This record gives sequence, C-alpha cells and structure tokens, in this order.
Amino acid sequence: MPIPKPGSPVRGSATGRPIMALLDLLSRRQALRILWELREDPLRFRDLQARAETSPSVLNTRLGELREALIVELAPEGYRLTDLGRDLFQHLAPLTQWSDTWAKRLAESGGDD
Amino acid sequence: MPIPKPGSPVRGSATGRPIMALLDLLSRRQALRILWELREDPLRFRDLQARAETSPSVLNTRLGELREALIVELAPEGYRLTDLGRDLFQHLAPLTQWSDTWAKRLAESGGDD
DNA sequence: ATCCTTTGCTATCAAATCAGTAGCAATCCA
DNA sequence: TGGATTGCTACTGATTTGATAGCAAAGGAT
Repeated sequence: MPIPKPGSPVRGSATGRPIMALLDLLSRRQALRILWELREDPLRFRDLQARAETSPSVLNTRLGELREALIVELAPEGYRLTDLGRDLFQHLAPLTQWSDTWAKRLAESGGDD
Repeated sequence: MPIPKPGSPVRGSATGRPIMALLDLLSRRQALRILWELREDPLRFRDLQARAETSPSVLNTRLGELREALIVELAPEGYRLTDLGRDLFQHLAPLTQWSDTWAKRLAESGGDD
C-alpha cells in the first residue's frame, strides 16, 4: 500500500493530483483523528495511542505515512505537527464549529434514532 | 457498522462528540472524495462512480451514510450536496490550495522518490 | 552492575472492510 | 416490444483494521 503523494497515482485516483493524494491520505483510518489529537501539545506514542483510541499497529502505520508526508514529526518531546501540519490543521479546525451545527440539524430531523 | 452520528459512540470514539462522529464519517473510504466530486453539479450514480473511481458497493454504502447524515441527497437530477453538505464543503475547499503548497514542499525535500 | 520503567515499535491472527465483477428490477423512451 | 438508463444487490478474493502480546534500546535508580 503506497503512501499517497502528489504526482503519482494513489488509491482511488489515477491522476496523482495533489488534492487527490491528500484526500487519500486523510481518508485512512485515524489519520484525521491523529492530526486532531496532535493539534496542541506533542504526545508520546502511547499517549497518542490512548487519545486516538487505536492500536499500535495502525497508529504506527499512520504515523509513518504522516511523517513521510511531512505533516507529523517525532521530536524529543514526542510526536507533533510540523509547520506544514499545523497549517493543514488550521484548515480543518473550523470543522468543529460545523459539526456542532450538524449535530443540531440531525437532532431536529429525526432525533429519535 | 453503525453510521457515525453525534451523540452516540462511534468507531474510534466512545464520547460521541460531534467532531469525533464527523471525523469517523469522513475517514471512511471515498467519503471525502464523494463530497469533492459532488461539489458542483449533481451526478447520477454511475457518473459519480466513474468520477470517484470506486465500486458500486462501496459507493452505495458511503452514499447511504452521507444521506442519513443529511450531507448528500438524491434529487431528480441525481445525487447532490444538501445545503448542509455544501456548507461542509466550503470548509474543505481550501484544502486544494493547501495541497498545492504541500506538493511543492514534498518535491523540494526528496523529490527523488 | 542490575533492575525497573519508559519508549517506540513489531508479530500475530481473527474480523471488518474494500475492490472488482456480474447481474437484476424498475423506469423511461421509442 | 425492445432497448437503454438508473439505482442498486450478490458474490468472492484481497486488503486493512483491531486487539493482544511482546521485544530491543535508552534512561534512571539502587
């Protein structure tokens, strides 16, 4: 399973356009979650694992991809976002707000779930 | 495999916080891609399948989740984003720009891949 | 020096998910 | 009546995930 990178074909996209590579990368299990958990302080492998509620194998695979993509790095204090990663997170941060709106809408229409 | 919704535990999160439900939903294969392909015009099932380069089974599963989440709907002209879905996409759109920056950075450091 | 802890990570294997292909029922349109 | 379109299901093999156990290296304390 190749790590998606701009310029080469990726899972679900033959073109390798950067946005497609990104969508592939972020679509992997726990990828978005890991970014989320690293948004503030660096975390050690095990702490990150606990926060993201995942297994070491998946976490390690995901971290490998994110590190190679220059989004995450391992510093002496633990795993953390790179400058590039922090910039990416800036674009994702507003999703929290959206998700609250979303929750309200879902509660309105068919709260009986 | 339950469809992630705010308020109930989801895959990878016991809390059910809206943002966690959203991250789960968007982390499923092709979910982000489908939003992306529907960003402009409505698409028929088969057209969407071709655009997203996916299989009907996965597409149908994903569409079911996104429809239940009120993000996508089936109109007479085909599948399209709901108002809520369009609003979500607004938050994701800037990722295109970011992905171009990302591509440059990756090309710089280790373009020999 | 030896033990204990922390750390990052690998190994293993069952279960869930995905990809690819074939095909079906309903609708439209001639 | 026949063909094309549409949304979707069935099936099967491959990939990915989840859960658990455990290992090698580094650091600290005794």
